[in-house]
Amino acid sequence: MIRRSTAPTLVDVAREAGVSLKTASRVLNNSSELNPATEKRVREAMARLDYRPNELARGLKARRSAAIGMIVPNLSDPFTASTLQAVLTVARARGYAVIFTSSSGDESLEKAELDLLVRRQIEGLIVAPALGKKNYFRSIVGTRLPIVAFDQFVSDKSIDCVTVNNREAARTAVEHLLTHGKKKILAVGVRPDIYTCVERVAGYCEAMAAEKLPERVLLVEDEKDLTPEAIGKFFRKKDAPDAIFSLNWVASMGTLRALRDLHGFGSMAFISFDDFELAEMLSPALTVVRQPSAEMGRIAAELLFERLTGGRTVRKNVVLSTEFHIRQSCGCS
Amino acid sequence: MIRRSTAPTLVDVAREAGVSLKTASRVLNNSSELNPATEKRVREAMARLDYRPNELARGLKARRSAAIGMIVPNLSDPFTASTLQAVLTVARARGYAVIFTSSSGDESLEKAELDLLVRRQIEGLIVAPALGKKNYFRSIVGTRLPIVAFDQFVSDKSIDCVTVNNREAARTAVEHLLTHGKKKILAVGVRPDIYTCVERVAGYCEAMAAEKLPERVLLVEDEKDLTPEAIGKFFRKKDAPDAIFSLNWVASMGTLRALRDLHGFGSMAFISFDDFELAEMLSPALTVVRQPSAEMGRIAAELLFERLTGGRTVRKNVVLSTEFHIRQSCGCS
DNA sequence: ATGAAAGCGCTAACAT
DNA sequence: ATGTTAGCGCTTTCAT
Repeated sequence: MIRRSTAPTLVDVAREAGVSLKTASRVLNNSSELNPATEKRVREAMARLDYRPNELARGLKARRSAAIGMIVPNLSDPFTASTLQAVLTVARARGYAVIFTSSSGDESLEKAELDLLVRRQIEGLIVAPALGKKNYFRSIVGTRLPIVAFDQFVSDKSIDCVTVNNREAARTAVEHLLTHGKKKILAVGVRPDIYTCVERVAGYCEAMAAEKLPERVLLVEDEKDLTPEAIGKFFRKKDAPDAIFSLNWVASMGTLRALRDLHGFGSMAFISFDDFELAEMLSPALTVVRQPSAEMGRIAAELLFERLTGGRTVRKNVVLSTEFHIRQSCGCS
Repeated sequence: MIRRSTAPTLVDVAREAGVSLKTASRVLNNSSELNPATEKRVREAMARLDYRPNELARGLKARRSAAIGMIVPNLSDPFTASTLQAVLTVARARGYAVIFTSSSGDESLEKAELDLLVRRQIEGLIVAPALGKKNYFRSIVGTRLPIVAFDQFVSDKSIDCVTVNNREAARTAVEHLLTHGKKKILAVGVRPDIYTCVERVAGYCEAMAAEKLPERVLLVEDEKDLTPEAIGKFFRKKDAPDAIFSLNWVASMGTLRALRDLHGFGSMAFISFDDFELAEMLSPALTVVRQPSAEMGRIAAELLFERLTGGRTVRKNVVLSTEFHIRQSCGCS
């Protein structure tokens, strides 16, 4: 048997099976109008040649890349990893590949990645937007590409959204601190512009305002600005906070690290928006607002495929509920 | 202007610019032999039409998909996320997309994913193999596809490898526990068959054997088998362990959770293979073996591109060093 | 139920 | 420096 330098094509399969190209193609696409005997011959030929269809060629002709794109701002966040895993699972079940990229929260990078994904003929996009300010997706991808945004609500009526009840959950968490008699609650967040941060701050403010308490907010542009100095500044005043509400995982990590350096964790009430492995192992065990991250990923993917299969044209805006996990750091024994 | 139902092609660009298709193609590929004025006209036409090259078509003709595949067994592990991020960064710089999938540590899933990636004409593969037993990659992907394995060494001489000094690092960690006078050290691991687990257990055994101490090993097939009962069994014997060496992040999480339920953490020496956020926040702060995960991802990607650009044909086997981070849980104050 | 021919959007000889 | 022609591997009319 002659070793070909290039992989076998459908033409090779057809020749091997003694049928026409079209018939081989029909087998590949599981066409119904086929003589079972013919089909068997073709399948045997495929197996014999170890034939793999070239998805690029299929996609080119059929205008169907069988790929979706996914863009997230921050991969280190366990929330993101969980979401991605869920998306992969749904996509696999549908026979779709996921072209995955990270924007690092950088708008220009996000735009560049978006452009590349479009060139690669993705059929749909799942995105956790890098910025909350305004939405430029449609100007880059055109009007035809189905898009699902998660984590962040976008106002564009052509984009499905999967978010959680950020504001309400934040308010509930802060109210819980208030019931423990805390009055000087500091909210700590990263990237003040993004949707989730804005919403959670709003929830915090609502709770504080209801008790006519002054707001204390520390919002930094970048994770690395969440230094012990930045946090410590609040504690060197004589009117130091008696509780901290951190607005996401990144903020929690930074704040906890800073508190450790300041020897302040353990002596202060703390609630984290976002749960994570070992939150319960800290002393005291961390009280958290948990987002259903896998659920968000699954639903985002399913919304996308609803559109891809043409089943739906009206926008869906799914808002999931968080769970408030009371452990000890809020002040509960 | 008439709204076309389909996206503009290079033919449209050529017509708009009043040049031939080939000239437009030359502009797209930054060919050198071009009249600057012509090039300008073409670029303007591209901009006017908002033209995006179809990468599927380019790849079909040029036999160059500009995509690599990446398969990992476990996405929730922060080690993996860090590696993926590094790979994405390198790939982006080269203009390559990453088609990412997770095998969930399942060999048959891994095979299926591999097959799909080949059909999508990936030009290279980065993989953290699901199993250590034997290597079947070449039988699925053929001999031509460059492959880099990371985390796990594979013997196939055509596959580059990026690993760490697992055995030595494990031995060093256990020796450190021994210097603290610990003699009844329990090694805890998940998935006994995989390469890293085997190597780390070997390092543990070397250190114990050097002191003529008996080995105590708890290896479970699945993460969920790392229950408080499974761990507790060792502590209900009268000859209970005085230290624990957990063999990776997953094992650390499971073991720490179990110890908390048993009220055993804090009273026992502990070293984790794999560092993670907040390891230093536990009480006592966790002593760990840290893998250079981002570095591993970066190097894996670079090795792959070395082969893709044709620069290298001999196999490289890169073994990176871990860092032993002594905090408190090992027994050091 | 099967086949012949055209062409998806692009690149690559081989012109000129 | 630019154009003509063919064809990547597949699907899709339109025949038969």
